[in-house]
Amino acid sequence: MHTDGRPELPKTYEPSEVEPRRYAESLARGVFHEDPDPARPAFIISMPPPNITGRAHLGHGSTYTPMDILTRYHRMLGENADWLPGQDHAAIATETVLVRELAKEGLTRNSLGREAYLERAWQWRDQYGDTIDSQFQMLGFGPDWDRKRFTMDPPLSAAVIRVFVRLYREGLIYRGTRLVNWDIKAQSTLSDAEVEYEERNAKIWEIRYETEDASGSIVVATTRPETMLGDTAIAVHPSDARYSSLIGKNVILPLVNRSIPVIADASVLSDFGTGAVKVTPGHDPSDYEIGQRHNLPMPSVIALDGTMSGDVGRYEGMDRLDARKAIVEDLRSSGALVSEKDYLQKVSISSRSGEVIEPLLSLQWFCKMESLAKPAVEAYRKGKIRFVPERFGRTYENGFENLRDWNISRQIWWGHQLPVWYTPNDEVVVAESEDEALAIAERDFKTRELRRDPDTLDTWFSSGLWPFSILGWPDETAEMAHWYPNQVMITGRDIIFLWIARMVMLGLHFADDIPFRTVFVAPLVFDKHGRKMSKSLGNSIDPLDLIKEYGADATRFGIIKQMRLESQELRFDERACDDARRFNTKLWNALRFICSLEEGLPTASRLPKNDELTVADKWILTRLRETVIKITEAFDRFEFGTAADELLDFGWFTFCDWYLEASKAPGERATRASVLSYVFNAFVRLMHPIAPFITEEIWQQLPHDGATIVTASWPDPLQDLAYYDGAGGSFEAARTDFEAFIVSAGTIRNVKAEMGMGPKDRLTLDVPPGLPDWVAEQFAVHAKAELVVDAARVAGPTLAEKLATITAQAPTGLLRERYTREIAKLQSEVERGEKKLANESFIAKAALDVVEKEREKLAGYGRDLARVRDELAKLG
RNA sequence: GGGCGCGUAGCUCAGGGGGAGAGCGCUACAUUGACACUGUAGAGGUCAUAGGUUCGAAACCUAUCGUGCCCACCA
Repeated sequence: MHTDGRPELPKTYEPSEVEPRRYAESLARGVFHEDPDPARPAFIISMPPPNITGRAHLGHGSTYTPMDILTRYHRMLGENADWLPGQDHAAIATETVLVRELAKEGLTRNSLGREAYLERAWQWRDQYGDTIDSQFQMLGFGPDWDRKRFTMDPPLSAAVIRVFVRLYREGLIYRGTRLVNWDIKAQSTLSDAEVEYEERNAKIWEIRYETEDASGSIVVATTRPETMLGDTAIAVHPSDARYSSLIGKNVILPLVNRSIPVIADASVLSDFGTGAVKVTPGHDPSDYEIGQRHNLPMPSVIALDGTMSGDVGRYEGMDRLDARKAIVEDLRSSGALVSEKDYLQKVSISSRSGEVIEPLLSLQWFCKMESLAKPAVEAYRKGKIRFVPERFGRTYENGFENLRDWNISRQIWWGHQLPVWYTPNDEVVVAESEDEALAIAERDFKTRELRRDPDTLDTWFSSGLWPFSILGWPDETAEMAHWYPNQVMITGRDIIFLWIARMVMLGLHFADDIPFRTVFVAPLVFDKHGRKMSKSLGNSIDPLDLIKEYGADATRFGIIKQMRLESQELRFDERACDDARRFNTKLWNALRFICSLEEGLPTASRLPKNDELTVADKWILTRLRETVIKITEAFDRFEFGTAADELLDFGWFTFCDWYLEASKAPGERATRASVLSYVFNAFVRLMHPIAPFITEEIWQQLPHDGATIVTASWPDPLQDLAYYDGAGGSFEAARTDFEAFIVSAGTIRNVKAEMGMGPKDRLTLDVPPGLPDWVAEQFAVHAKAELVVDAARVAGPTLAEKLATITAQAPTGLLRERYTREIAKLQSEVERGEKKLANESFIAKAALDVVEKEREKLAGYGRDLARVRDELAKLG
């Protein structure tokens, strides 16, 4: 092998050796870091901050890889491109982990005390919190690590406090007793958005309530009989004739013998169940609203720990589920139980702990949504924010309907403590600091005795500020000036409302603009059979395992290749990663071949003059130009899967299988190495955003400009590839010829095979006269059999006709068989075309060019058919 | 109850008003100027079903079936 003074390249590409080395090199070069540069267009993506408890999973592949791709791509375009990383303190998720850790040592939150607990929490964060970052680095992600932010960094915490105080002073944050979602396991409230629904097999019971005057009764259905202890009414629809006589009367609550009224409320559905509903305002969201409308008492009967409490008689202290059983039995023996049936119930579940949510009344802090929501919806409707795919805009919009005020206080310690203090008289002081709180307390309430609210803020409160808090807001930084709004935000569809909407609302309110222009909604990842990936199903895939098996480049490529714009799920098939690995091997070997050319590689990446280009050169350059345009468009449109398809198609089939093979032809090839390395150099730049490592490794071996492919320029089809337009028309012809050749060459090989010619059979035929030199060369190289018998399938006129004149030394039986088969095929094509053209309405109504195309097709098939018949006749 | 996605080759999926495509798998053959394999070819499909629009539908419309997801206060 000719090495031209270079070290010989290893035979196999070794990702595990290359990837860490190249990543470290990129870090050392500082290529991921940018400062705001108003002279260049900004391209900024804020990384959705992973939880500090997080581990990389395949979902990160589908959402984070596109961010890395886009940042790398826009950097190569010369833009002021930066990807801003960070981490989320993940309030409840982290607290859950911490409490579990403490329990192992026999400790609890309370036994430790707040201060010591938080110290432990920070220790844990410092020790384990960066795991996901190192995993991201293994995946080749190149965010601007120098700008990494954490939601609880002092400046970001200050932003959180600033926002809270401002919203409070604007009257948008208030404290009040409302029905909230209580997570018994996490011992905290949750926002509506953190509640999920699950269908479960349950029971539904019907209970009879007798009227006070013993004149009648009413039957209600319930899935939660224990809540009857908190009933304060029975509601029926106002126009329900069955119950009109009962409205206004009182009924007796069984077991506790309390008297409650029958009321009329339009929210009750007459056609569901018995048409009468028990009203428990203290423990059910819809009942709560009825209670408010009718000024009903709202007793609480379930405590924060899930046990029965309050005016609940003998059920006091029982867990709510035990109480349910006891109450059903008591109702049964008292005769009040009418029925018990199986029922498929939609249960509300905590997305944090998986525990069944208990709605209950609690004094909490809330954020009013209405005035924040309005501009956020408007920004979308006016087209200031664009969703890709578009339909997710409706998901966003729909989220704003039926929006209740946002419960923002959490009863946990890990997070941003509310900047709220109370005086001994329970007067509320909200301030940015303790000093300010004291001053206010002294001024307004004549006291310096304050206790701080122990609660912390919902984790989404701080992540809602993310796109501007990481840019230094509320300070007027250069970053805010040039990098806000961001260009793109990428997430999964599951948090469009939970997170995207909050960033838009808070961004508009505090940073005076939308936080980002485009939201790309990446598909969620499922296994290849469409099931959710989960440990219990045993079908979850760890991206680190994929990296071990295929390398990070192939892992990324494999994931990306399966992304389709309109699809909302990605059924992950590992075979795609294996394909990508083989692709990398192929490219690596193409490099080895190019580096081994006897003429050596040129010193600079330049193309020869047009008149020095061969037909094959011109062909590959036109194909390269098309590929540049296609991939550029694909990235601009978030069509990552298409980009991967195009890369594979060009890199493997066009470049390796045909161009590189053709370049093996003997003869004068002075410009060969220049074109090969030039095209390959441009190609690896196109592929770099998806596969950063191998492309760097290859690029470094080829003639190139600059220090690293990471900052190399994106191929420009108008400038770098301008040869195309200046070639006086010869390029198109070259292309047609070469493509015809491709079809023929394949056929040659196959026919030779069918003739039973072994490797040692070297039939030498004269190269037919009249062929262009380059085609003649190809015969020698490719066919080796130098036998061309079947050009009939080639529709192109120039080459095909010439090939068809070549006669073969082949067993006539085989040829006859093949020709006959070919004739049958062509005949059916001809018949189809004739039938079509004989159709008067087709001629009359179809577009002119369609008809013309059909005529040409028919003519072509007719010619081919005649030719093959002719050949067949010659065989006698 | 509303909304959305998806049903195309054995598998995973592209495509998209006018000749059914890719990769993997399978079969045949070839294979020392790169390729722990590669290449060329072949077999394999009533494009879920039923209607409709159209000169023409796998594609557009409607309905149905299957499947997955999101939203909603049906106790």
